[in-house]
Amino acid sequence: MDSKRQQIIGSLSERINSGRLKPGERLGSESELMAEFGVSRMTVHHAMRELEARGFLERRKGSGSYVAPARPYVAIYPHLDIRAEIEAAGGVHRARVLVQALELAAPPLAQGFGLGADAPLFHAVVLHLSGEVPVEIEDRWLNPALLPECMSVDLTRETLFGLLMARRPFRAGDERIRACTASDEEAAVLGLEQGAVCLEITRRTRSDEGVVTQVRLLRPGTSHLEGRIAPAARD
Amino acid sequence: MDSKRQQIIGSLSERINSGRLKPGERLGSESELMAEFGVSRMTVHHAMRELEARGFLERRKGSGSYVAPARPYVAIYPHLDIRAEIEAAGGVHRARVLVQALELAAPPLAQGFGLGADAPLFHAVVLHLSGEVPVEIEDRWLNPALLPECMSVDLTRETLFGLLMARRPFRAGDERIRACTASDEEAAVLGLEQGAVCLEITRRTRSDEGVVTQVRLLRPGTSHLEGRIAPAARD
DNA sequence: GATTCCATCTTGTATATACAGATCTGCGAC
DNA sequence: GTCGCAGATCTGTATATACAAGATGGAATC
Repeated sequence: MDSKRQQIIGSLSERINSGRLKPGERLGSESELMAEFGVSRMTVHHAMRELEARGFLERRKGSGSYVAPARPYVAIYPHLDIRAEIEAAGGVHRARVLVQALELAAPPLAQGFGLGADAPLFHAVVLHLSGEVPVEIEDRWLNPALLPECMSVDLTRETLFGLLMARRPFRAGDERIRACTASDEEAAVLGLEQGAVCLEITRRTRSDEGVVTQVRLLRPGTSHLEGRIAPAARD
Repeated sequence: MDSKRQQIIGSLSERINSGRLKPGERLGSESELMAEFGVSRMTVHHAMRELEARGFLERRKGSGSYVAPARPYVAIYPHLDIRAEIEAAGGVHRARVLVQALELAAPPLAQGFGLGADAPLFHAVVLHLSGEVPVEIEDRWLNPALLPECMSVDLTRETLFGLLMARRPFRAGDERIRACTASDEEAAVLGLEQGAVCLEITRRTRSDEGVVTQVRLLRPGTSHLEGRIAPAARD
């Protein structure tokens, strides 16, 4: 037996999902619904608050409750640790460290990190393989303050992604996907023929203090990304 | 001046975000927090309920409230109407309809739509242009029951995406992105040279009754997708 | 020592009351 | 007709109370 609150939530959300209540339409007031469902106002109030939090309703003090406008759809792609991704596919993760250094970055890059032009950034280029098969080139810049042990980490045993996840000092970021052709050097590293088609993913993650890390992932065009589609969340 | 509830929410979420309270750790009971913040139990209760809904806490009846495990990050790509996308970039949307027909689809395709092998599917192939510049080939299959007017729609004036959004009869779906080379025919339509690099997006959206629509979008490799990164939502 | 049972602690639900604050409506003055 | 104000309506917040029901730990029992 559902609680009264759950019954109200179920009843109202069903009316919205079925289209009987349309976006923008006004629901009855808490007092009216209180009479309709035979419960106290606070019970209606809590039910509607929850529906508001879930994105079904918009409530305006002094005015009433309205069905929220339909939300656009989005595609959601999980950020997986390349190590876990390879192991989930039945492979064995291996890595070759091509670069692991503290470098003075070009001014625009350093600026994004909120650091002076003379502050070194941590730079790593790692080739990830499933067994002997190249899967991805990871080219990452990182604020060394966030990962003090960055120069002593054995990147063949731990991924920077995994280490950063454990710290998770960022709130938001942006990502960009495009198709491109590998440079000769990249093709050689990935074991592809010259000019092969690749998928390039560029991520930049930010905290309140500035950019945390910036990474360019290059995968052979034969690989693909899989995501799911869902209505956009609120906020 | 924030409400007491907001103060409690802010205080507790700050402790979690800063790492002073770690995932799995138990918070004080409602009674303890009630004393700490100098408010009634119900005020604490409502604040913690909201933190639970937002994914900060897990609450267990009879046991207590615990900091929720850290959520993985995801990249979120909005589904935009190609028309709006082109106009937002300052272009003028134009479309060339290459196919607009009811066709008997191959069995695996028809099966996915929950229709018999002898039931026709609506098939459309539309080239979208910004002015004179090809932007995207849209190759879509659609259950005609969901868009009865599909054969009479002027696809140069309306997009199938827009029409489906107005109906929005689906709850979920999946999407796949990969890099590929255009076929000779596709390259000709998109005005690219043979074997040009392209970005291919395949979407399949489902309702309770089965597949609603399936679409393959092909864009020149020079274009890219832009998304944002955020912690995964609950559910 | 292992098990059972109970007292206690914890969160969940429902209700009533009181007041605050935003919004809306209609009436009256001009 | 227009403007402004007063009152009614509606949601927001805070509190107190009461009881339900899951979880836990320790004492009593076997």
